[in-house]
Amino acid sequence: MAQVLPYSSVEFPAAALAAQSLVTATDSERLAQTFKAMADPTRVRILHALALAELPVCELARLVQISESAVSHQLGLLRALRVVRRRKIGRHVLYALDDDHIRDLIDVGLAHLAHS
Amino acid sequence: MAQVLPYSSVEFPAAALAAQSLVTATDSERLAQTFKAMADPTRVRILHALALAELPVCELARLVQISESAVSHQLGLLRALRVVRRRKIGRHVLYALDDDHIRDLIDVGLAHLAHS
DNA sequence: TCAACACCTGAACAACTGCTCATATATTAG
DNA sequence: CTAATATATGAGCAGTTGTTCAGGTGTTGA
Repeated sequence: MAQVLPYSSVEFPAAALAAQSLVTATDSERLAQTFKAMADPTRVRILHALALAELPVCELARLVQISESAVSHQLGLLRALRVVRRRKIGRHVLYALDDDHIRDLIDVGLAHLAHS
Repeated sequence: MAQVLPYSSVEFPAAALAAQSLVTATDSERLAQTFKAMADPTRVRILHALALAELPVCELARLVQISESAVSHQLGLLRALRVVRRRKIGRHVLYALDDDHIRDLIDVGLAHLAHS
């Protein structure tokens, strides 16, 4: 599905090579979706907090300094993306990372922030 | 700037610990911005192509199957984020990755897509 | 010289985002 | 039981995004 049509360029042969190994449409969609989960400061903070500990909505709201409603909406989104999971404990709902990729991406991102 | 106010939770001591090492507001902004560069399928494809070779706008447009104008707009955005750099050769403008973090993040992302 | 090519850019527009507010349910402390 | 707490969710809204379209500049091949 990546490149059904043969691709060639007289001037830029590198383009033909790139065409061979370019990500498929499906993979670019999936990659973009994963990155989108972290493409917002609020979600970065939520996800980073969850990378440190399993936490209920109210604590996340206090940590990230945002309304519980806003946090709940973001968590709903992240849950739809299968990035976080939840379990109910009494009147709390504890959220945790459900995707180790996220933890890795945050780590890589933070590592780079450190020396740049 | 991360947590100016002391933070504590009786019920969830883990939250207090998380507060200690939670990303600062500035870092979460910067992280989100980096991820935002890859939070769109078109940009993923552009960046992945540029991770393989330095390419002009017209070739990128053919590779990702999108209008030259759209590519140019996206490249302008990526350049503003200092993710790509450009150099002019004749009537072509060659773009290349200007941020190794991006290459790494794509690699991590692709690696995870592979086994999931 | 000049038409074709390569690229850029602003306007416009629909689609999407991230928040607040109001309101709902469920659980528990008193 | 009742009030307070914890969470969820839909509507609404301002701001952002990604594209197309129309036009612009600069370069080059014939």
